Amino acid sequence: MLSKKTKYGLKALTYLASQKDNKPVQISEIAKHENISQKFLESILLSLRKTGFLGSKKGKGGGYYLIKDPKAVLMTDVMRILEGPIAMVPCVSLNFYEKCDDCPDENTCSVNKLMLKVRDANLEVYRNNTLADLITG
Amino acid sequence: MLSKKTKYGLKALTYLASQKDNKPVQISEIAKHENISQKFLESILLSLRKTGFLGSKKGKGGGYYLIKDPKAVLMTDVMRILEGPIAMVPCVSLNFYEKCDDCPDENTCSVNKLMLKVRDANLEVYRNNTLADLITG
DNA sequence: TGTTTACTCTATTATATTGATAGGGTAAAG
DNA sequence: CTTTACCCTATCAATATAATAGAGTAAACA
Repeated sequence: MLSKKTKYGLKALTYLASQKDNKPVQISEIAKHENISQKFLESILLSLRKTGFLGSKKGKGGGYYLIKDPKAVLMTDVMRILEGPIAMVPCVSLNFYEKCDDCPDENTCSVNKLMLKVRDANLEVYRNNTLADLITG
Repeated sequence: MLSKKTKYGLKALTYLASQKDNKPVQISEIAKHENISQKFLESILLSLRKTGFLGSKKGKGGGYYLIKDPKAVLMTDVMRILEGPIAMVPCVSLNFYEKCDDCPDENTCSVNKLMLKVRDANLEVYRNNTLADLITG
């Protein structure tokens, strides 16, 4: 299940990407337009700023704005920040690898075998989609 | 994240599928061999029985056994029983469709757009893998 | 310089789900 | 009729998610 955090984050990014200019947009405007709890959105945008996707400006006329060209924002990166690992089990994760504590041998593990294929399929999608591709119309 | 339930369920199914004959196997044997809490596994196997994947036999010499040929057990079906919907949002789910309460229009929703592609990629994997494909060696 | 605006950060809370455990019940074998 | 092993319900701790509250701080602008 996709978390609300990721859902809201994607919507906010898309909203910013679909602006005509790249002027700062207030949190309140995004929250209202996308039906998101403003306070919750605040923390999401903050984490997107800290990870280099967004810039922010304080004071009057302030808000959040995209740092990069939407075409240069890969879904792999966005998903890893918002949702966490793309893999469904840590033992097939590229960026968050961890051995499963209960599994004696990954090479003979059926779950590992299946989830490796799932990971690759998902990576294929996320690698081939950028923020620009999410904009509709 | 893949739930332990699904993980254990897949391991148990694979264990049964890799038996030489199709004689009943005791829960305790599966649990021990796969490092699974026996009681937890009980409930998982029970749900797999109720959904037509497994048969069971009580009393001495009893246990669980596969109903179908492993080649005929599609991962789509197994995953839906164990893990639930394959889609990450209900609005792109084939078998568990539901409208998102916060989203006014699916056609212009960026999350919908992306998750549709993700769903298709995952379905492709699950449709092309059977229980027989999970057996290693 | 001072007031307003709007982002920043920490803390708290409600809710749901997951994973595990306990214990008694029941059908079947032998 | 006793043993075996599945069947079923209930409970509980731990964790993660989602939302909310409130005080703090930097910048704009008059």
